Amino acid sequence: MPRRRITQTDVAAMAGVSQATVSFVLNGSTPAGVRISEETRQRVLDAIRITGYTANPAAQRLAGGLAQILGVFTYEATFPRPSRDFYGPFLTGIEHAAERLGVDLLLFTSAPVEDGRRRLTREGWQRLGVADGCLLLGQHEHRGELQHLLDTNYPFVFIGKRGSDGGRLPYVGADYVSGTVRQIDRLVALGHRRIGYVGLRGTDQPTLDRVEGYRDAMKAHGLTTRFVELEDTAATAAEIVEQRFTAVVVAPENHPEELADELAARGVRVPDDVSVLLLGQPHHLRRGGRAWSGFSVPREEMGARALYLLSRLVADDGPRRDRDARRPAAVTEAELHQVLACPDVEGATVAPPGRAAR
Amino acid sequence: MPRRRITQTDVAAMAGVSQATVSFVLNGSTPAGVRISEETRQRVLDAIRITGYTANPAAQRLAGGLAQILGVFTYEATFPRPSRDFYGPFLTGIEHAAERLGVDLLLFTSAPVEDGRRRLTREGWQRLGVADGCLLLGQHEHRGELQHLLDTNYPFVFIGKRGSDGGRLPYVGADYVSGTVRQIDRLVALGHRRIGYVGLRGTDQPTLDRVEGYRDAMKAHGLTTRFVELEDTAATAAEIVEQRFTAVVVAPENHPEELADELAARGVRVPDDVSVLLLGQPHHLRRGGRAWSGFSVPREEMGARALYLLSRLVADDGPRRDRDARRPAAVTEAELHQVLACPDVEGATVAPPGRAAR
DNA sequence: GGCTGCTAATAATGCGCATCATCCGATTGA
DNA sequence: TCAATCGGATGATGCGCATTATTAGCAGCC
Repeated sequence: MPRRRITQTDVAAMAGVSQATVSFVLNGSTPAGVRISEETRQRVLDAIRITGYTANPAAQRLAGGLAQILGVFTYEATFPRPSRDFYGPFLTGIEHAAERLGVDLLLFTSAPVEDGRRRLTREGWQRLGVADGCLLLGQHEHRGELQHLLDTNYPFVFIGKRGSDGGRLPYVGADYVSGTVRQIDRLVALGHRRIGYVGLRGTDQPTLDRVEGYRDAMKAHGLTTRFVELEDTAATAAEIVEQRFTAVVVAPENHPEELADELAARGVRVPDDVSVLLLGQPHHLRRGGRAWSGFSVPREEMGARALYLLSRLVADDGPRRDRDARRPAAVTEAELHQVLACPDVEGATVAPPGRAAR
Repeated sequence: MPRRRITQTDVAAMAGVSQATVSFVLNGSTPAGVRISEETRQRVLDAIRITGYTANPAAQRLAGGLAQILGVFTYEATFPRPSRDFYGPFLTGIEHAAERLGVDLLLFTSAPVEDGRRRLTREGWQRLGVADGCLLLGQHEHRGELQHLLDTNYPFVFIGKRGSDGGRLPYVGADYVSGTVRQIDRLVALGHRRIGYVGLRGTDQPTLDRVEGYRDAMKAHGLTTRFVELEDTAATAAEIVEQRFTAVVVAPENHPEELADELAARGVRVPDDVSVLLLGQPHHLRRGGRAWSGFSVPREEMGARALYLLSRLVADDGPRRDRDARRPAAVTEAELHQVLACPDVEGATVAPPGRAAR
């Protein structure tokens, strides 16, 4: 058992070649017209196998190569709690993909946090360098920070659709629009007509997409759109009663459990009197919470797909690797902007309109 | 906005000094009798502030320094799901601590997985090198692998108490023993006498500690210990009925919800007929699951404390830093082996003995 | 025999940083 | 007055690797 790291030089000595030759063999080929005979190649490979050599990622990175390390930058601080249930699934998917890719993950927890959101400062940006590329995840909009990334040509992928500037930012998002459309269709098919949208106004992409889906679907069915955009849960419940909705679609960051409580307090039962469809998983879980109907955002899949994409980008424009044959095809435009379907969730909070509405 | 990384050389040029001087200023002092005048120091610091310089972790590491990166190695693959709920809280704590320490986290997801458990191979061990130190987490016992770590003097900390060989392995664990003792005390105080232990036999530390606590407490109260160690939940429920237990303490990896179902199927209600105390959080959550009484393992705190400890170890025996003044005190023996208290959980599955027992 | 053209490999260089050895000028000691 | 000492800082070196420039050997050809 060697105490010291095993280096390419060690391997080279064992194989009776130079360190450079080992490096060439490892990197699969010949940037500058260098050739290695098959025999030598084998000798080197054997030596590697015997010594159990593995590249030192730090050195690889320093020398301008790839370290098989991918970064994960989370805008919102993963704390306090509520968001943990939110990010968890993404990370699960990411981790899974990382495992399959044989890559390590670097979590940029060192970035400074200002009132709950991490900043990607110039300094932080320098630290990204250890990773071959980086996943960005979370709402956010610090224009300048992104510009920096684009300028430096550092490979990165957003998790979550990017509307503005989307053309230049690679992302893997969820299809909130058609997910929402389907919920409305579903309600209409059951006989609902007075369908409200419950959720705060916002300029974040998910909100924009949900509203768009709601608008489009209601219009397609010739129904009137009605929005309830109140901070207060009790007030929201009151408004729902007031408006005589038979069904509402609700943005998941609103506390659906509490909303149901407030409705119950007003003698309104879910789903008997009002159907409630959630546009995404509830952000705040509760013990004994109910099974919400609606759609779910495929967070794990998003995480995984994003990492795969990142990995491809890295391979593409990372250090100019072998121009030779079996190189994976370059990333296509379509791949750069993926939108994943949000599967419906059956749940138990949807039913045909109650008596009052008939 | 510079396209290229800003290096110490850039800073040096701006401050009118040599790169070495910059390095010295950054590392706080003088390994080899080198002194820097206060004036120069300030000039360098200013230049750093202006340029927004941040060290390249890869280079730091390669040159034998610290990169402010701490590794996390998880023995059990974080997948499939069940374990996700288990590791999640640890990671939450770790991440929180990392944030406070201003450190990045490296997840070693590249390690090969063999039937569900990650191996820490010689190759993998080499990859650890990018991080200044490493957290190990999960059951496991590959002696040789650990030996390697000890040999190389690489800083690491286990999450979870290590019994065997514990003297040499730094860890942060949970006090399962006294947690269990308290549960028995609690039951006895309520009037219970026939108290069973439900859980599979095992040689993992938590199991050993739970059993020890159970044994000690029962003995202290002059009661007879009775173990139910069956794989099958239905059989377990049957045995509980058969033995006429008025209360049981249950290891959390057993599916308590299903157990309750099976008991109900036999006309036994929890807690009316049988009190059930969980020795740790249930591993498998269920929607609408009940509030279990017992104790909880402070996983987040364990994660955080472990990272703090690791950070101290790194500072201690990491690259021989400044021997000068305000260096934090060396890690004490006591710190190397921490056992955290497991707070009681009130819950709703405990009550005085039912009619049958009186 | 000198030339080109080709294959197979090596030497040399630099990435950004920590550190060791060295150097220089100004005191101090004898 | 010259050596010894000390504060203050620089040059050189190497970490392990990727990559470029260069060399060595050899066949073919005028």
